[in-house]
Amino acid sequence: MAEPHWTNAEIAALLYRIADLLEIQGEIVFKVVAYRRAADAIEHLGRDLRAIWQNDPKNLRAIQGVGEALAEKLDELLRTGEMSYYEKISKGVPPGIFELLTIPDVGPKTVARLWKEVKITDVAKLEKAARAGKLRELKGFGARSEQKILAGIEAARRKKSSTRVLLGVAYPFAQEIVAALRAACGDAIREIAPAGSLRRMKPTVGDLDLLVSSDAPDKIIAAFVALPMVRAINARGTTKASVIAQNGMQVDLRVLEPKHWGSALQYFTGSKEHNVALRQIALDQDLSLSEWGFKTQDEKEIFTPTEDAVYEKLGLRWIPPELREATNEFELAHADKLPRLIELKDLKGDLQAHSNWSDGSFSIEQMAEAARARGLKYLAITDHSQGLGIARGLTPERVKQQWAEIDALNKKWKDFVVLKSIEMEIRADGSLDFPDELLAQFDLVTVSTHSALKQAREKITARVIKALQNPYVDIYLHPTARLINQRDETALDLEEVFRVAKETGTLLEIDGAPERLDLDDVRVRRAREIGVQIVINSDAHSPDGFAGLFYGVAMARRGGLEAREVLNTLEWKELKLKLKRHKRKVK
DNA sequence: GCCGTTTTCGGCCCGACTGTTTTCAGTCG
Repeated sequence: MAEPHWTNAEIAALLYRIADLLEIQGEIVFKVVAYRRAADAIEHLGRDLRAIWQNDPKNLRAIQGVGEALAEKLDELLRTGEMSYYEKISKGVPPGIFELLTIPDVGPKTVARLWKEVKITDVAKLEKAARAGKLRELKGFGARSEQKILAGIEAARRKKSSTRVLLGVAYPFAQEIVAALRAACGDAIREIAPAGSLRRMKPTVGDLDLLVSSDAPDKIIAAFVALPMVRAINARGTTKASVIAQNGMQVDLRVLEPKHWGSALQYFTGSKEHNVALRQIALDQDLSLSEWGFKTQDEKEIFTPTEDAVYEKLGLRWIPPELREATNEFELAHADKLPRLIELKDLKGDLQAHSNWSDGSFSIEQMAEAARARGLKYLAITDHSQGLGIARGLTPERVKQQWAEIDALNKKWKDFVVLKSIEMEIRADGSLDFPDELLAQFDLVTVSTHSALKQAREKITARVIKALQNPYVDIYLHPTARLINQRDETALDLEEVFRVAKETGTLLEIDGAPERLDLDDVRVRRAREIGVQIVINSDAHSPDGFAGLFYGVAMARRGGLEAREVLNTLEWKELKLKLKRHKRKVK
């Protein structure tokens, strides 16, 4: 029997757990941080750790944050499926301990004391003790600590049952709040911007962080808590406030003086890891950096009213928020080699959209007009094929009827073209819905999987590869098939798929539908390294759905892509020549 | 435990808040 397959996420989880254990056991913080750093690096590697290791175990050392000791432990894990160090340090540790750490204001020191001094080893026992007023018997604890812990337990429960909000929901909502606050405060607002993970365009957002610079903070705060979209006020101070909006999102507002704007915007945009690294760079130049600005060694303050100035002060180019995840952005900024990230306006066409011929709700003409109104030059109509019965998939007969409609429509515009395409289901055995003779007649063919998504790794990988090897298959859509907050990725071996995609000249998609965002930024990076060609599509099922292009571009930007690296920034005439079906004809 | 255009040893991000304390430890973002 093959050894269990440890995914990067699982390996990272193990390292995080070791870090928690070490912290509870009072190990020096630097060691704890080292484990967390390695865990984070592995989590965001973009390719299987196993594959790297299989190539040569020594390659583990090349991962940022993995040194001799960790490489050895990871090697053991990948060889045997177990890590004896973890077995050793977790021995005798009650499993409920880790959940205690998820309670706000309860950290490792507190957990260790609760466990050793009063044998509290899970949340239920802690709650009981707090309610009974037993915790105040501990040194350093009082009645208020008990209240705080009970509130924390509640908060942790709420958090567990809630999910992060899709970027596609949070982003327009942030725009709405910004507009409302501007309308209410007028000139009192000097600058306003959402910060945090929203500004970095992460696929999901927890809380919304809103930043305002103003000379009249009281006025801003008062207007903020009175906004119509506010359901409840959590906290309200002189320079910050926190509310729960009608849609359930928590919105935190901070108001600051204009002279702090640059450093504060930088700080609150994060990521945490990016900020830690940036502060280290500052220290190397004898500067201390915080949200308030810089301090020299003799405590002299240096203010940075723009974010640009923060980076410039450290000899770096301004780093776009989407790249601030502590991957390689500092190296690039230092060498003045930051990519000129792709922008929405660079896209000339959309290669995945649906009409009422399958599961869309609008006619081809309505979809085309909407795409044209957004400035696009071409749109591929990719209704589902018959294999996806639930989406009213097209039979070959209906495909022909659809083509007649498209031909008629295309007489309408001089500056726009609708492409005949299909989103063809890759069946469970890797066979396709249509014969090659039919596929050859489309302008382009896309494939994807919607069924049998639980197949084992080898099986689903072989299935997809078989489809990619078909000479008429041009694009592989939403490769991992994940639905954020709803459905996990398939077990697909993406590394292998990337390799085959490059070899066969099959394009891979960034599907910009907010619930998909697939490929995501980490995968985009890896695909790019391997040399796979990328397209960004909306997967629109309605005119509003073209917003997906914006979110797809966001993933591409997070993945560091420039316009020239995305094929649908080309005119259709040029793009056509890059499709494998055409290249083959040319040969 | 990691890492090195000042180091193979000695460093490793910063500030605010809280509750319990009389000067600070723990936690968080």
